[in-house]
Amino acid sequence: MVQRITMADVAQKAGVSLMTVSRVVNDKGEISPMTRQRIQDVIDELGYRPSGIARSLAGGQTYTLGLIVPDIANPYFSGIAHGVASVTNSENFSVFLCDCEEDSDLEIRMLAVLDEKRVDGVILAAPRTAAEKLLPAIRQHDHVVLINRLFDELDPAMINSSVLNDDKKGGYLITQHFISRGHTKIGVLAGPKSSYGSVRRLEGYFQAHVENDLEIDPNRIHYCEPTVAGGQMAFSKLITEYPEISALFCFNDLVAIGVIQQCQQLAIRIPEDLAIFGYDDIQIASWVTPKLSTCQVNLEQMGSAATTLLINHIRGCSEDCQNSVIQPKLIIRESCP
Amino acid sequence: MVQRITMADVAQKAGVSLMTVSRVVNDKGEISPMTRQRIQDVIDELGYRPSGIARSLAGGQTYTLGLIVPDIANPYFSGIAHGVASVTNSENFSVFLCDCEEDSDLEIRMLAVLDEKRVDGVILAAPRTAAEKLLPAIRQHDHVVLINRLFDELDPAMINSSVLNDDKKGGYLITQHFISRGHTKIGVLAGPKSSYGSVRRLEGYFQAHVENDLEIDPNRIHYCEPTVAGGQMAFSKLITEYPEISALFCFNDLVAIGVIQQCQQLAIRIPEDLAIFGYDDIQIASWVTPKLSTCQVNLEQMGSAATTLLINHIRGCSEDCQNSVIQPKLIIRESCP
DNA sequence: ATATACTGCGTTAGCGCTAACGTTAGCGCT
DNA sequence: AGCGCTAACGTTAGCGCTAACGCAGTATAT
Repeated sequence: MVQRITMADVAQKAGVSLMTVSRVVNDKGEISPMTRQRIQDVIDELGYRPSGIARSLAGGQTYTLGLIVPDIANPYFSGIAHGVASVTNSENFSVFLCDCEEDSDLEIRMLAVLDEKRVDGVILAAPRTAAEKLLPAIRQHDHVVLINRLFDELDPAMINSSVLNDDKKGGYLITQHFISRGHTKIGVLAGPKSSYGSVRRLEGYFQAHVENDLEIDPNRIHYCEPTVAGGQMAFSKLITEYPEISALFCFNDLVAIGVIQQCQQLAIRIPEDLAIFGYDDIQIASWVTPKLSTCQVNLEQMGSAATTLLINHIRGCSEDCQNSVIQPKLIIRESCP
Repeated sequence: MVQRITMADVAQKAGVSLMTVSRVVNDKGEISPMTRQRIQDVIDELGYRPSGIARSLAGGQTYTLGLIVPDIANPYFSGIAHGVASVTNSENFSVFLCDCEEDSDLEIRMLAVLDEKRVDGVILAAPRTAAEKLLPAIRQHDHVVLINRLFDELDPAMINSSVLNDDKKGGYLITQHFISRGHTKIGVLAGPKSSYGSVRRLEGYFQAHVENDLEIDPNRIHYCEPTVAGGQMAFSKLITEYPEISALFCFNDLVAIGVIQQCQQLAIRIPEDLAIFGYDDIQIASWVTPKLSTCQVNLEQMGSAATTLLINHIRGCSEDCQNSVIQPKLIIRESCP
């Protein structure tokens, strides 16, 4: 800009007071149609655009949310981000994207940055940080919605809501499906140990074992990075130590894809030698060969649900501020028919 | 927050003036070590966090960028976004994510919103909007870097830089590779007609034909949505009308994956019946079967290069403000060895 | 005719911070 | 003593906007 047009410029040129211009800009309060038109003309002529910064300072609201994700290049989180955007676009909110590059310290720093930016609320997707470090940082904010992590149990007084996939049920359904197909030795690549989703899915895995009187061998459970490379590495180790497993429950689709890659190299047939389940149903799951059986997690829906919840929080509609649990659904494809 | 701590609160409690606190916070100007320590103690005790909003209003800089993408769920753009974040994280800039949901009008509106937010600069990734609508909207901003679109030819006076993949060369290399493998009837699924990259890749395609004295049949070129579904649909049409093609150049990897899906249904063998090339080398390209031959576009690098360029612009280092052309590189995999 | 209500607009006082300049004490120097 | 100089602060005036109240003028009720 050569020189920013201010509201005062518009007011002077239109021969009215500042506040009258403000009323036109915000469509608020009583103005005669004639005055409004005259001011609108001046605004258009001068190309005036109000300063969101000044507005935020004076009004105490920024109409801005923060979205914190471990890695935006991960299709899981870009799917969520897309869902967030669909709501913010129609509700006229803006979004700060904070990509923590899988660095837990960055999560904490991002919460501080967003506080400085005075965002109205924060969506925290699958934070990796331990509760005792995360909670104080969260408390700096008025409104926080968590995706795939729940803190109610730790601090019932918190007003934060969560959007969760029912991971326990997902883990249960997958394990039951394996068992119904005759599998009894079911390995697990369980993702990061600090992942809340991982813990919950294992709970479902255990429950299915107990209900079917199957023995649980903790050695069949390996933790890994939630990536293709992580899946490859962990699988190599697991299959060497426990070649007797006939089915494998993977933390997410990326891990499962890593396993598929590795199986191709090791000439392990899927699903004949090894049945595989992923988790999340990211788009890629239906593009790989064999097509991946998985547990559907509607990412966009999670993103949009979280955003709707958060904006309701901000607007003070506490009735609509429940935790939102999204039901998982098995998607049966070729890797485990 | 119950009640925000302001700089004045800190100043009062420490028994100094406002500006002295400001000097400590910004580490600027002369302060005695003793006073600094005393103020710092009060800041820590009160948990004071400066208001970025007020700072921006007074200082005229927001340390914030806007990133406009057609669709963040598209791995192409989430890859770029990740590259952007790697730079902004270390340079202490924040990023507004604007997902236009493939809607060209939203691109224009986002530019206006970012102007209201008074961002210091904008990264505009592969905008779909026509030049005559886009240029006026861009001009509202001081600093804009384009990814995969060039406006120099339209308006040489513009100070904006661009980060581009050398699409013409990419199209040329792929076509040459096809020709060297004996293909003469090479189909194209060219992506959206409004895409700058599409135009440039076709130029390379034509050049290779001319250099090899091959006839160009414009009917072999079909346009399509840059998605898996778009690839599926367009391929069905193309292969019906021109079953004689033995090689297919796809606008991007997603389109190519759509083609692979369709080939599986139609029992067309890859690469025996049809050799396929994608473009972009998104991660998925190496996970599908057959593994996809493609043209590498380092997305992260494009994102980080654009961001570095933009921040240099903002800081006024015009020497480093050249257009940046990233060289494409063929990745030969199974779909066209 | 007077009280009451509204419409339509102006005035004032900030929001929390910084740029720019002003002030003071203490020092060395002639 | 009187001068200039500097380190270490303080003061003032905004940045561009909105909330809250104020105050005419016209319309309606009693």
